Amino acid sequence: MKLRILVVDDEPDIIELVEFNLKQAGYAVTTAADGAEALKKARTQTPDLIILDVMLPEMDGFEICKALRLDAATAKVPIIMLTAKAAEIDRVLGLELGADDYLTKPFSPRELLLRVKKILARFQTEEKPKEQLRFGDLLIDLPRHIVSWKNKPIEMTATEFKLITVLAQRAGRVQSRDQLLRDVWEYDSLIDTRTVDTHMRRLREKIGPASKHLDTVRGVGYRFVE
Amino acid sequence: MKLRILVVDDEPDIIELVEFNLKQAGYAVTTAADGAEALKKARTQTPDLIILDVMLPEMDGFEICKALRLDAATAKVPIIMLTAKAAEIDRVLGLELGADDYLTKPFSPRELLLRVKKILARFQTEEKPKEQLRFGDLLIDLPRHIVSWKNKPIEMTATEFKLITVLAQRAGRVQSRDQLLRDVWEYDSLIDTRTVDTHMRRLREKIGPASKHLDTVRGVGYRFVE
DNA sequence: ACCCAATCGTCACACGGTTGTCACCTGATT
DNA sequence: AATCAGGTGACAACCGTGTGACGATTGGGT
Repeated sequence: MKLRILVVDDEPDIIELVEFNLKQAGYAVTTAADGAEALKKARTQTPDLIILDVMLPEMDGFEICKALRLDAATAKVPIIMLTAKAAEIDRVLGLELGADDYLTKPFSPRELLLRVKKILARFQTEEKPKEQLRFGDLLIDLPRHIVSWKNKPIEMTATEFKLITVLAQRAGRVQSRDQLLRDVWEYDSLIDTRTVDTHMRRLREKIGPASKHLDTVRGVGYRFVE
Repeated sequence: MKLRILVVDDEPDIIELVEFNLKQAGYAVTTAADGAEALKKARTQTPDLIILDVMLPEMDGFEICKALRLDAATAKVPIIMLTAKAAEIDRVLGLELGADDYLTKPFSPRELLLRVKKILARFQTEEKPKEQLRFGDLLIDLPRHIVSWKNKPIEMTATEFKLITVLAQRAGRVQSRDQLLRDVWEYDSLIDTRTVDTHMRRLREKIGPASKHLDTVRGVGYRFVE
């Protein structure tokens, strides 16, 4: 049983590119060129995933997203948004909209497939990512955006929080600087890898004794140890 | 069953050189001199690998590469590109094109064969590499970047880790010093082959009793035994 | 509109570990 | 006995990481 994906975009080139790659990867793909068509197909076919361009004539991606969430039939279908502007990212991922991931144009087919697989895997297993990560006296609370050590909260910037979260979620596994740049900063960021070092330093300073969890693996990257 | 390789180049000299060496090595070789012929043969014969010159009359290698990727019949065939300019390498390996490897002219037959073997091996097996390798009391954990003996971790540098990993992944098969240089270090490294000896020594020192797994094959190279 | 503080990315520097190489030695092969 | 391949010890150069500092940007408060 193939997984169904609905692709919504008004540019035929993008549609073609995405459709080809997804079919290649074994998914059943349907497409829609505007908001009305998208909503109709989403309701009748209940796809397993929707890929939605932000820039659309008439009804834009944000509105479609909201409409999908309001309809019980489609409220739980994961959505990946395509956006041209990095500035829109916050809105896209915001709770108000509830998209599950996004891609900035231009994106490579490989990136697309990675996201699709990741999202589908999460929703297939039905296990949502943990809301809290606990390692001894260290507690990371994702929805509250709080890190605490022995029940005492630790002040920390957004970037630092994301960094420790990504590392902790993959506890034990070494993450290269490039991986961290991809996952903590923006996808395909042009940032110097040494920036990761600086943020690790600041993070270590702030969490004090808890920094024993943060290992440096020389020549490879960083690792969160339990 | 011989593996089929399609060689695309407009210079008869190159064709002859490559064809001779590949046939010598036991592959079935077909050739094409221009883009149209290449696409046709690729579609009808579905080779296991395509070797593609960048500089071609009419349709250049980049365009052929794209065209091959767009056709479902050939989209998954690995491609090695031949290029004269190092500056083109980025484009070749870029996601937009999706070549799997490259060779800069002039290249030695030995280099060519090594790349071909490597690429084919990767696509033949198609199975994802294991995350953990276990040999008795010896455990190599790739994502964690940890080697342990009787559950006791062994400190080791990045190069040493890569070395033991490469050897262990090909347990039983002898690896020449040249092969190890290629796979553990980078492509076409200018490093003395004796350097491998030094690293083997350091590796043996560190892993202590587990060094019984590391065989020296006199006159040939090294081998990991189970 | 302005200012100030916070945050972030980058750079230069320092230090210690890592690495490649050489010379020499040992044991095997001829 | 001579030769050759691989093991071993030593060493200098280099690389990777930690660290402090600085400028740019941002966002909030006045």
